[in-house]
Amino acid sequence: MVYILTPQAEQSMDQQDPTPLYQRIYSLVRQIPPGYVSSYGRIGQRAGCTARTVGFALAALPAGNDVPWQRVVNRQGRISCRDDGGGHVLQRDLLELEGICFDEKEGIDLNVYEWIFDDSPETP
DNA sequence: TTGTTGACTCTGA
DNA sequence: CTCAGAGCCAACA
Repeated sequence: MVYILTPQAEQSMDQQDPTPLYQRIYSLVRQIPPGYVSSYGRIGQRAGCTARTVGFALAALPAGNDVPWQRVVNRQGRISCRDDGGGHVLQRDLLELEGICFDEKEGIDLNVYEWIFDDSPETP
């Protein structure tokens, strides 16, 4: 089932980085303002991991977290279903409340709503 | 240590 | 546009 990863568990890990990977992912997701969305791959590129890792990190989010996980969608601008059952429906509802319009196919126009982080990795 | 799974992404048909 | 397969990284048994 859902593995709750508490900050304490992350501290127990033996990582050299001051900020755990999950912490960085959560921080990036928090940077997404209301009315905007981001994709797993975009966040993964920022956190230094792949999209699958981002999804795994969000899946480990505990209840009552400060991370707007609903603003994270796949590359196609669509919501992925999880074991939650009606989670994707709730996610769509929350996004609509933030002012995001869905297409008839329940798709989001990333060209309009995708949030772009400040610094870019390709800025030598 | 290996093998399996996952809220993904890309390419081809 | 939709479907299927392969690749990818991280965590768990």
